[in-house]
Formats: sequence, structure tokens, C-alpha cells
Amino acid sequence: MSTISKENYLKAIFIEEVERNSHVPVNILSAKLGISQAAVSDMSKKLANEDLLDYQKYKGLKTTQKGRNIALDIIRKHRLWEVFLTNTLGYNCDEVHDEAEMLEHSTSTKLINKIEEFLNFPILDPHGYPIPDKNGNFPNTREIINFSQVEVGKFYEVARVNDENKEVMNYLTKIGIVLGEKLFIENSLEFDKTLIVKIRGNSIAISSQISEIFSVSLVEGA
Amino acid sequence: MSTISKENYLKAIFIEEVERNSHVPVNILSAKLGISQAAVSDMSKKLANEDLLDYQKYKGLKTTQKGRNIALDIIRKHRLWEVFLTNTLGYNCDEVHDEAEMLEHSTSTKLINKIEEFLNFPILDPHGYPIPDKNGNFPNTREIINFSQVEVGKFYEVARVNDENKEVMNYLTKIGIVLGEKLFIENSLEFDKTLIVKIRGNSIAISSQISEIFSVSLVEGA
DNA sequence: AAATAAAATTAAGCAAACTTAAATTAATAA
DNA sequence: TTATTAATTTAAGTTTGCTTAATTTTATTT
Ligand SMILES: [Mn+2]
Ligand SMILES: [Mn+2]
Ligand SMILES: [Mn+2]
Ligand SMILES: [Mn+2]
Repeated sequence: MSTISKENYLKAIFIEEVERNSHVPVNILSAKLGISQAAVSDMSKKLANEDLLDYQKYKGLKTTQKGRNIALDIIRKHRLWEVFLTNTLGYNCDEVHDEAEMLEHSTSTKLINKIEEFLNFPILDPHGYPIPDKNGNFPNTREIINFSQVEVGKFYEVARVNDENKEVMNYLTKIGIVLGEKLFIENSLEFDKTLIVKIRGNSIAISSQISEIFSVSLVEGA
Repeated sequence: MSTISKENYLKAIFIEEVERNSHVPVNILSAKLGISQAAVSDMSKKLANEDLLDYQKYKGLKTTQKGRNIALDIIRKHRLWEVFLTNTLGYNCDEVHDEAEMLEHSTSTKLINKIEEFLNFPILDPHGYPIPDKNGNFPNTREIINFSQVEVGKFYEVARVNDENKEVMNYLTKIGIVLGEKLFIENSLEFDKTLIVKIRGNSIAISSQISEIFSVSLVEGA
């Protein structure tokens, strides 16, 4: 049986396994969910018994096809709610994540399909993450790279911003890193990978830690 | 702490205590929530300890001011969601109750206030129940009476239909008892209180059991 | 008023989802 | 390779919200 807790586990595991392209260590998930490792270990066994996780002791966690279907369903609900809150109700995009984190578990398939239609089938959420369709398929989107991978002398556009930490989001917004914003890479400092970036006419420095948490797409011939 | 379970208890108790105008017996709540009497008895103690219920052994249940505030908040969320599902997303009104029953527990104050504004501050839900405002006050509405109280020879308009039983709702819809429908009381059978009603040009019989589950308002000088 | 029935409570137990502490396994470093 | 550290699992215990069964209280009949 699927519960709120299990849905949160499956979603977090799926997102993490895709990013790492391999099994997710228990301690990573534990930190991400803010739940003890013992509890994660316990729950993993249960999810594996329900054929939702591929799990062997000490080998980390990965969703099965069945588990992935649930994860994608929750991700779809989460991201569509975020669009609804932003576009229809006028939320700021740093205020939608926590609401969506709750709503995603109280939303029937019928309801989310109606919301999707009402919103005119958006393909990206307010932070730039892609929204799976009702069959769990992601839309085709522009190629994006993490900001730490940019090259000096090129133009980029902010394409995706991490949405899980409000403090971080606020900081990014303050320095002008918001979805769709254009920027030019002026320089990269050798010793610590700090990037000097021209954005809205100002030159600012962006530390390597900050660079990790947002992504951009290349603006051709700019 | 307020949980989904406690919210459901408080809402059900409040609605029932208002209808009865007195404390709610444990067995009634038990039946209404589909939970054993033992569990209700247990939970009542906990809610009373949190000063949410006025409860003494064997004396039945009633919300305190504090409990009533929570109940009204949940009722407000429930009914506003029902309006949203019906008016904005095109649900039939017999399909909204179960969805709202879930959503009501995953909705922040901020969110429901935005929804209310988006819907232009409706005062009735799709079944004719009044929606409390953000201070927990009910709107002024037309006087309504239960259909079992109507008088022969008068015109009425359907003003409220029970929304908790889908089967019942479907039946009512089938015989034409839908919100706003006009009807004329032709006769009342002495022995079993069956009412003969002219509705949409047809005369139909409505049993006393059916009469109990919807309400009407008098149409003056019709 | 006593007997019976109904309602409510108490008792005992269970499953879910956590916790902390102890034990075990795996990874890393000397 | 052995010692140390880090990651993971197991064990034991808690809280919430239920269950059924037994007991007690209250209400209804006779
Ligand atoms: Mn989010
Ligand atoms: Mn969630
Ligand atoms: Mn309802
Ligand atoms: Mn509910």
C-alpha cells in the first residue's frame, strides 16, 4: 500500500538515483528526508518486499519499474501544483515547494489531469524542472548544463534553479539568478572556480558552491 | 497537535452537534466516521486533554471554542475546494466530496485564502452548504427548511442536498432534485408522509426517508 | 424495582513510522 | 594488512490510531 511516507521515499530515491546514475546510499537519503538511517534501512526492506525498490543489504537503493511509476506520478503532481500556485494564484516561486509537498499526496489522477488541462499542459515547473505526462514520460526540453560547467566568454540563460532550500532560493533571487535571466561569463578564477558573471549590467562573483545549485542553457550567437 | 484524524473527528462532531443542538453520542460519531466506538471513546479523551472537546464520560461529545475553530477551518477548506472543483475544473457536484475530504487536510491558510479570492468569495458550496469566512463566520443566507417540513399547496426551491452519500445523490439527481430546482407540493399522504410533488411538469412521489436528506426555501408569491 | 438491552468504556493487541543505542559490515588510512 | 572510521543494519522502545473482546454504566422494558 502506498502512503505519504512511502511516496516521499520513492520520489526522493528516484530523483537521487537519476542524478547519481546509480544506487542511492542510505545515509544520503536519510539526510535528504531528515529521517534516521535506521528508519530508512527499515523502510527500504518494506518497499523492496512490495517490489518498489531494488535493494540488497549494504548496496544502496534504486526504484524498480513499479516504484518508478509511483515516483513519477508524485513528481508530476508536485510540479503541476507548483505551476498552478504560481501562474493561477500568484504565488512567488520560492513559496510553492512546501505547499506542493503536501498537495502531491492528496491528489487523485483525475484531479491532476484536470489541473494539467486547466493550465494548458505546461512542460516545465516554475523552477525549470520538466513535468512528466500522464504516462510518466518527460517532455523534450533544451539541453541544460550545471552552472559550474560554463565556459568563459559565452552567453547563457538561467534554465533551472534548485527549489528545495528557501534560503538558497532567496539568495539566488537577490543576486539576479532567476529563471530566464541572461548572463555572460566574464572570467573564471583559477584557484577556487569562482565565476565572474555579467548580469543585468553588473559584474558579480559566483562561488563554486552557488554554481552547483542552478543550471543554464547556452544562448547561441549572442 | 492537529492531525488528519483529529481534524476529521472535530469536523464531524461540530457538524453533528449543530444539527442536534446538543452533545453527540459516541455511537453516532462512530457510525458517521466508520470507526469503532472504542476508538472514538479513546480519541475523545485525547481531544478533551488538548482542550478541543467538552467531554465527560458517558455524556457525549461537543467541541470547545478551540476545537470549533479547527472544525470551521476544515469545513471552510472542504467547501471552497468543492466550489473550485465544480466551477473551475468542471467536476459534477456528486464527484467533489471525496476529493475535498482529502484536500481539506493539505491546505494552508494562505492557499485557501487565495483560492477563495480566485473564486470570488463564494458563500455556498455546490450542495448549498454555507462557507465560513476566514474568521469562521457563516454568511447570511436565505432561510431553509428540511423537505419533510413543507406545506401542501406551496412553491419551493431546492436549497441544499446532502453530499455524503453518492448513491443517494445520484438518485436525487435522477428524480430531478438538484440545487435551484423549483417544485410545488401537491399532496401529502397521511399514513406515511409521502409527498406528491410537481417538478418539471411531472408529478412524483417522494418518500419520507428521501425528504429527510434535502432542504428547500420557500418561493414567495409563486 | 428487577431484568434486559444498548451504549460507552477499559483492556489488550496490532501495524506504521519513527527514535536511540548497540552490533555488524564495508571502506579508508596508517 | 591491520587499525580506524564510516556506513549500515539490527534491536528495543515510542506514539498514533486503529481493532476486538470484556466489562461497566446507563437506558428501556416488563
Ligand atoms: Mn518543488
Ligand atoms: Mn511530499
Ligand atoms: Mn462535501
Ligand atoms: Mn477529511
